[in-house]
Amino acid sequence: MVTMSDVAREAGVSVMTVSHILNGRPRASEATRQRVLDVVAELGYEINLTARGLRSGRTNTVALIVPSFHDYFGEIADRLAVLLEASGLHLVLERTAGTAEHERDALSLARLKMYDGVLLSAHGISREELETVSAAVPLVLLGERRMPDDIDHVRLDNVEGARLATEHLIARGARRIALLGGAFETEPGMASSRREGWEIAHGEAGLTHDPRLITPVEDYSMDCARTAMRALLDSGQHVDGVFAITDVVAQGALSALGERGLRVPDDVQVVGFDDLEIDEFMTPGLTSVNPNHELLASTAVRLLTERIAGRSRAAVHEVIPVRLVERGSTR
Amino acid sequence: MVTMSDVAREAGVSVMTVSHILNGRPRASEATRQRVLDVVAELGYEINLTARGLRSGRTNTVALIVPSFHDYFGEIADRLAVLLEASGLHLVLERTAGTAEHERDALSLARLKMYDGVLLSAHGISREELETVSAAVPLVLLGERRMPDDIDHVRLDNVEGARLATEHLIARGARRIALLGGAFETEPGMASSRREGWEIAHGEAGLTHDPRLITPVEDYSMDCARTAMRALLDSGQHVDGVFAITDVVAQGALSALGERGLRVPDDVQVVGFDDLEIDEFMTPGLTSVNPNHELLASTAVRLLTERIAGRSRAAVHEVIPVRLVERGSTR
DNA sequence: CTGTTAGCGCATTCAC
DNA sequence: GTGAATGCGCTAACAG
Repeated sequence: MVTMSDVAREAGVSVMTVSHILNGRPRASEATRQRVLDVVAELGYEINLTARGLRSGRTNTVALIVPSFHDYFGEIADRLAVLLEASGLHLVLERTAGTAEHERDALSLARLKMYDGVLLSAHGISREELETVSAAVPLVLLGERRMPDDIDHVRLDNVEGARLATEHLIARGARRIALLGGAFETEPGMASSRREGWEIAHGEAGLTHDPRLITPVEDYSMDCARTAMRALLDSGQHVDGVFAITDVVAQGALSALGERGLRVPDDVQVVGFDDLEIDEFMTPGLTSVNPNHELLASTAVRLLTERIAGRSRAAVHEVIPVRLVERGSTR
Repeated sequence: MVTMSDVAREAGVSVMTVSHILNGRPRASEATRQRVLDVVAELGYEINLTARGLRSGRTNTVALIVPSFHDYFGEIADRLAVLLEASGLHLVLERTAGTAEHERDALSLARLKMYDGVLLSAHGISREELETVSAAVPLVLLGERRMPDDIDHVRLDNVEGARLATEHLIARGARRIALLGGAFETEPGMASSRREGWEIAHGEAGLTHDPRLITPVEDYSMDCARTAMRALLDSGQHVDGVFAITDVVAQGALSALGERGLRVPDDVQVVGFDDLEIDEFMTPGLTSVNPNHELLASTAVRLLTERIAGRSRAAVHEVIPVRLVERGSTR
């Protein structure tokens, strides 16, 4: 392995001069600079980032930690990577879920400290653990759970998104609107926020919402959503609209509706949440709430880079506005 | 920051004893062990992985490098993470694409050397660069491109998958089967391998394939696929079957067919490739080639861990068998 | 079973 | 504009 001192010796300078030059510090003569760069190229020298990290205490790397790699975070991650690059930061993805016993491990402080900052979609983790992480490394939370007030946090305007979706269904004539993936729990989180929007829209329209139309879904997978939708249809409840708490859940609902021969939007209108790329390509297209990932990502990056820069300020809880995208699954 | 020597001092032992205990080396008395662990807990000590990495030359971390985070690699990544954990290795995701000018940067040797091994889905990178990477770090390639013979490589049996898909369409009565996303190029890659399977199936059935039904797609996105499918339908070619080179491309095709009022499978039958989760939930379900990600992942992990262990052997090119999953988009 | 020695490769500090 | 000394926090190798 060729090290910096190999380069220094070959170029006839000291190690420090090489270091200065490679780090772009502007205090080397052009001649020395060129000679050093030539030797670097000739020897194929690559800086050892581990050594630099140990010495400087910085890795120029940020981690995005998500429950699983194959959910909707991919799209956000792509945006984050581009934005972070502008600040000279590199993004890597880590996951927490999978083997449950290792969840703690993936979030071990030791590993997190390898990063200059962490973007975390917190799910199973406790508030105490979050506090510990936050004390150890610049941290910005993404997600809907109730979060400690003293940690930066970016989340969607779930209540408004759900309200828009439900309002739209009502405006298009739906009166029996199932809330698929809804929850009865009151702990502020995605499910209860979206339920709140569903209730508000009913109230604003002078309608009463029927709690029997709140249909929990075990884990927001297509499979569980389809099972839940089947059960709802079998229960004999009249349903002429579905607000699905995510687009994935909406896919499950559409599958169940198709099985029963119910037409969308003629018999049942459907709205989802996430505005996945595929929504536009389905037949009919899926009306959905666009989560404004662009703004979500840029806000998260701004907060995190501020923290990394050591700017001391009160924690910020940003709420990202959303909008409805109308397609053929509603009239 | 609390370091190992803080722990050692507090526990009244040497730094090495702490190191031994924390690394589970079985040569410490139970009393000492417990005392050290108590102090670790009390002080909230966390090992510095950067320092360990510098000293030991190992990071116990493997990178999966993909063009973009939001393609189909999410599912593979989840499987890889679980398998690697069994070998004490941690998986992180890196991406190459996005800002084109930084593609080389993301693949910089400096960064790759931070990992004990690399799983790479190579796309834009040249063979010379691959050789350079392979010389610097244990490397296993995932993907369809023609790869240097001396680097481990895992890929799907694309020819057979395409043959199965086309054979199935023919068996179900299709005679004018468009190859959507096909390519005329002869350089072995995904597109040409799948075209080969399409041709073979025609030959085996005693049919001749019509080159006018080979319909390139600009970038395998739904959008471009839909555009290409529209153009094909507009061209006046009679089409009663579509073999889409990926499920995403199939989504675009289905969208275009829907626009034209063509029914699936009555007017046109469709088969995709990838067996995405959503295929089962569409109406009708999408017949697709299952890519056996389970075996792909376990094979890649096996090859990589062998390389990391330093086992010297000739490079291996593994071809993963695939199978057809029949659903409603074919009769 | 425990400890000493000797760095890993680089960057901070400060002198010249 | 350049470089010598020093040590970041840890562990391999060896001693005892």
